[in-house]
Amino acid sequence: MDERYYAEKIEEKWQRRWEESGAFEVEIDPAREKRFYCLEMLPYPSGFLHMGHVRNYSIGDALSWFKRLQGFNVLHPMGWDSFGQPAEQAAIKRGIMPREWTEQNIEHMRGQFKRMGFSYDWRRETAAHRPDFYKWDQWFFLKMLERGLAYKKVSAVNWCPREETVLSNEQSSGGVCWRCGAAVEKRDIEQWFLRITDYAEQLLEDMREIEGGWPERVLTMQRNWIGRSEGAYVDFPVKDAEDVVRVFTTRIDTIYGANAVVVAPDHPAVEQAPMRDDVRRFAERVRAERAAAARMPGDEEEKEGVNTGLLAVNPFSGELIPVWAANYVLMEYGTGAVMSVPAHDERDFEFAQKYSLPIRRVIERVSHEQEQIDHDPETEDQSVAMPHAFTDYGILVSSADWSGKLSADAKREMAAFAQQQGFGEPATTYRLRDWGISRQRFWGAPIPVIYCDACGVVPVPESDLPVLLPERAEFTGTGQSPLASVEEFVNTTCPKCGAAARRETDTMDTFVDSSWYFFRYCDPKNERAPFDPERVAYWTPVDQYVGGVEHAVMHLLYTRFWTKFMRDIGLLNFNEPVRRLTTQGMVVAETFYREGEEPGQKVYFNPSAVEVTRDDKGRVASAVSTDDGSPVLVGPFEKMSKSVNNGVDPREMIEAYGADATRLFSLFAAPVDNDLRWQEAGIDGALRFLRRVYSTVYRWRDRLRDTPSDASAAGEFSEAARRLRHETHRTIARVTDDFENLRYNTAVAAMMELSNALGDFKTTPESASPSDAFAVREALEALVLMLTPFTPHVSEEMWEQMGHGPEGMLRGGARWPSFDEALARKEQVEIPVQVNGKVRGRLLLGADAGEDEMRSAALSDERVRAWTEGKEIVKVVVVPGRLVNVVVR
RNA sequence: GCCGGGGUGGCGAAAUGGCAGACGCAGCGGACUUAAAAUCCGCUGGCCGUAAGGCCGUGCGGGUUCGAGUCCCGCCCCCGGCACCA
Repeated sequence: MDERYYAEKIEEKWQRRWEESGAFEVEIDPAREKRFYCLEMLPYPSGFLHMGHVRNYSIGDALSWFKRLQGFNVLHPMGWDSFGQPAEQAAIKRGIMPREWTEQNIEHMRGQFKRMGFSYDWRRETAAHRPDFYKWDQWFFLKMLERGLAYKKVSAVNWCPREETVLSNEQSSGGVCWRCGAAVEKRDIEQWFLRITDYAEQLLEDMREIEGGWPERVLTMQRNWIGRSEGAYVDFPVKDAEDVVRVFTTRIDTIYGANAVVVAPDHPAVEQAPMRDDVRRFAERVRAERAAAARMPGDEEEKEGVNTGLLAVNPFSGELIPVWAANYVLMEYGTGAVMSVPAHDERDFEFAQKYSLPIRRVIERVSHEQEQIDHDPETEDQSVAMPHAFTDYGILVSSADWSGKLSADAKREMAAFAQQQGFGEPATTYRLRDWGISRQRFWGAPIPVIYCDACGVVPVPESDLPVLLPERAEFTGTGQSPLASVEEFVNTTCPKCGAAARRETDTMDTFVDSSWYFFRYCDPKNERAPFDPERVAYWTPVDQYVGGVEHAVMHLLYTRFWTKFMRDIGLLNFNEPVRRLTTQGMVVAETFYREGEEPGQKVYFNPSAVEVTRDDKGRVASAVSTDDGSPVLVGPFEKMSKSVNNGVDPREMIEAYGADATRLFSLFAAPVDNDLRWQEAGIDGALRFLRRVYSTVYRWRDRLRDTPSDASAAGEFSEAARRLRHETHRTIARVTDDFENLRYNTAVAAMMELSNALGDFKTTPESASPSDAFAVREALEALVLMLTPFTPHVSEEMWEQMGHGPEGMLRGGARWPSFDEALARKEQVEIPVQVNGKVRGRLLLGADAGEDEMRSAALSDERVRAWTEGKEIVKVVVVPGRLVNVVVR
């Protein structure tokens, strides 16, 4: 053991040993009941590890070590989300084939993962782009096709003009591409969809099972995204036509106030309308304006509409009302038609005002005392009396026999009535759309169907899977998918009739791969099925999943859907794939820039190319380029990224500080779910701490080897030794609890406190009594073991130096330290004494002192008498072990 | 607008209703050193005070309680999601 802490040397040594001994390789072990599946979201193999990865995987790795040391059989795998755009971009720019580029990147990144010392069972590695994996994407697709869950239709899809491909609703949220940020266009394209909407209700319902285990904000996002809305359909017959216009409403109780039916400009009912030409021109204009404006989210168009000339019959009242087409009704939601009730809906109110349509109030506030009736119920048009819509629930008025009922009751009863009369029904709608998975790209799993002139759409037989991607294609970056121009791929024969046929050339969204990859880790080599259900039953559901919050809706919704589907085809027997989810915050760093030539343009500097001096408040005093000494401006903290050039290369950190210190800092600097501000100075502190522990072990190692491991053999403990032992056991209790709850920052803080306590224990190895040496040994062993999940290399090294074998902690049977409840409690405690809730002083008492003992100790203390200044004592509040509060008048 | 999460020193952050600011960063002072680095020791919320000590302090205003950063009510602000969703 070197006196100095050489991170690189230690890390290299233990990485080699782990590799040689297969330290993290696991198998199903029925004898061990306790198993744990620790999973982190798999990376896209861009080729380079960034700080976000380091943080994400350090969080998961720490938990996997913790559970291993606790004796769990821990599955901790890693793989590659290796299909997707960048590989094709590389092909276009540099002429390298996607497969080659991807494999090189994986090779390189795996090396970086190993250099970080992450404890994966690499034998289980999977990669989406390998045929033995994507074969099962295709297999799942066929299963969905069989069950009618996959279907093809022409629809207006979200199209990213920059990447020339379709995006799903989830991927174009906010009107921009999730990957490149380009404004999304609408295009009519025929594509494949998966019926995730069939599972909308379950996706909501099953959230109960994971509540508490998943962050509230993720569940909220999913709830918002699914957007369940309960109400009713009502059919409005169109006068002089066979047709009805079906509307969806959540407020059927307001139907007597309907002044019109309003449909989307592209609603089919418009076809027969007398004024259809007007409506078509209007629809055209709306479409053009929307395309031109590239609407930002939150922007509302001014409400506009045209009368279609149709008349509809209110099925409840028999009243004839006009049918309008308006831009504020969306074809994509509900039925594309609404009943307009201006008195009780803000939007209808606005519309009615603009076009002077009648406004009729049919709901009153229940408590009349609070509000005077502000209109004359006899007149029809009360728009003057209503400054805005009344949208609350209330009591029905002017609603024939329904008058006098409460909104909540009326909603239920009127929907039931409509159903009974055959002109409607109770209904629930969702905002969630089916998942469009077709991508006009090369680098994805080919959708396994064949188009035959005679037989139509023919699924590829299971026995022909996988449909392999061709090795080569032309990547021009323009026109259609590169796959479509590979003749050998496209041209095939029909599996049904044998005639010449063409393959589907669209590939699947890469989110298909990530929907089920973690089940494959359980049985990665299976050639006959995506996985063996029994193996999956042993390992899954995932106990802990760690990843970025940016996947709250996309990946995490899709994988929940996929899990339910796998359950329905008998592969699984549970509803939810992940018991506990943690979404870690981003790694952010200061930005540095100089104003560029163009106004508003900025030239960003990497932090490593900027020399910063700070004032005594830590603010930046000056920043200059290390290149030429020219001044540089300081921008806000932003997520580390290429676009603002504020990324810190983990390799530089590993070189300068070692993997252990880098990992330790990334876990200590902030709670896992907060953003982490990367500051070089912080990592110094982590390294200092490690060096202190290391040098303590170094100084004590010879002495510790011949120190008994049994407390009873150590003899009488000094006061200082007793204090140290208390600190040790208290720390174990705290750290164990912190690990269970992924509070790594406080776990590290607690260990630093123990290390400080060791520093305060002044005994030297030479002069230490057997009992002193025992107390040090106990503290150091606990410290080293508890540090292992954060700093595995140096911990292993210290463990070995403390007299354990070279086989490493796991092989050597090292276990997470346990604590003694009694030792964790102090023998004597300082009890704060309050007078009227304000702390005046402290009382030294036995930790086990009871309520009466504490009270009498306080009252007999003469200082207390002085503090109360002879005032009358009203009562004495005593919290055993915590405080005494003397209440005086 | 609706839903969710927050607001504590110069900074990152701690605090089962019970000593606010643990731990760390930055800063200041000291030891060691020819010197620097490294290391070690001490100080470090604000105000008053030489000191002992005192007063104030967890976004704002109320409340509950012997006692509130924490619980309740009403606001303000920030972050995230959804949003002409009928």
